[in-house]
Amino acid sequence: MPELPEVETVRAKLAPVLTGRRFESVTIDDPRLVRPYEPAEVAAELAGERVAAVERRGKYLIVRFESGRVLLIHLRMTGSLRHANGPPAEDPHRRAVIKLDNGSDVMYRDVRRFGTWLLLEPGELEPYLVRKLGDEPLDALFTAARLGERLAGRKAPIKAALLDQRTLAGMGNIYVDEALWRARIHPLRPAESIDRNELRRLHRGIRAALEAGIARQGSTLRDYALPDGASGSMQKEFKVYGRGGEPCDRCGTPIAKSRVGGRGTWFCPTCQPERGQAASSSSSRPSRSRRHSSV
DNA sequence: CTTTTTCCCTGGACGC
DNA sequence: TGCGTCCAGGGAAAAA
Repeated sequence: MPELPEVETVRAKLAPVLTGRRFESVTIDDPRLVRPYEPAEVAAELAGERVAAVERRGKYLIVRFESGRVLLIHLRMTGSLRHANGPPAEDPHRRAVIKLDNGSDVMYRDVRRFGTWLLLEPGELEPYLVRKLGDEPLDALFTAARLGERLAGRKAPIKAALLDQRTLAGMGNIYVDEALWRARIHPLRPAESIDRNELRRLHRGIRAALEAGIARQGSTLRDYALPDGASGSMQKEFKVYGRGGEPCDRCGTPIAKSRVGGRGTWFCPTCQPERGQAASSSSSRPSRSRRHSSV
């Protein structure tokens, strides 16, 4: 399931392939991809456009054309883009194909058909993204204090708040669980109850989890693949996601599995205590000493 | 405004 | 072997 690290990896691999190239022709096989627009019309509009840049914002892939138009791609759960020089392999899950002016093709495949392509006119992109997305977590202006502002007054579980793209852009179910483990924060903690020290840990945990994911070129569980077909390897580094019953890397306690906000949620019951309930609001004493005792 | 719920969509895992 | 059921989950939209 492509989250920020996966989309960033795709962007990095696709940028040199697409930049400067012209879309010779586009075929859209699945009408759902561009709904509510007509597939044939969108395909015709895309034909002839030349790529100026390939960028990313949150989980969106942004293909900027020299005309000022933008193709905004969201891979959702199972979308992927594949670049090939030969004739594209037959694939029952192919949803669209872009023929480039150098003879190569970019195929879009998507098993579950949740992904979307949206063609935007010049000037439409920025307001669209502002409406939907919060801070870019790896951007310099995303700080622990800024995170605190976004969480203030929110009673929802911290996990739900982090999954909300308007809080922070790009976190999904995997990296939220990983970040909360790194920050040693229970996924059900009310977002507004996260104190200063915890905010610092969470800020670092978010960045560390995402950066690890990018360094490993994302996590391949089933459908995600790089544009050349290679797999990411972040799934080998998961601390909690999908590891129910396995020992926590920090303390050895079996990882617990629950459901938060309708999502499968994994955490370490020892490292990520629920605490902080009604009683002791335990002011932010710098409990700097007495960290964890490894294993 | 915030939060919760439902729905979309397919295929793999599992029970019988 | 085959069928039914559950699960995976990002985000839009509607409900609360």
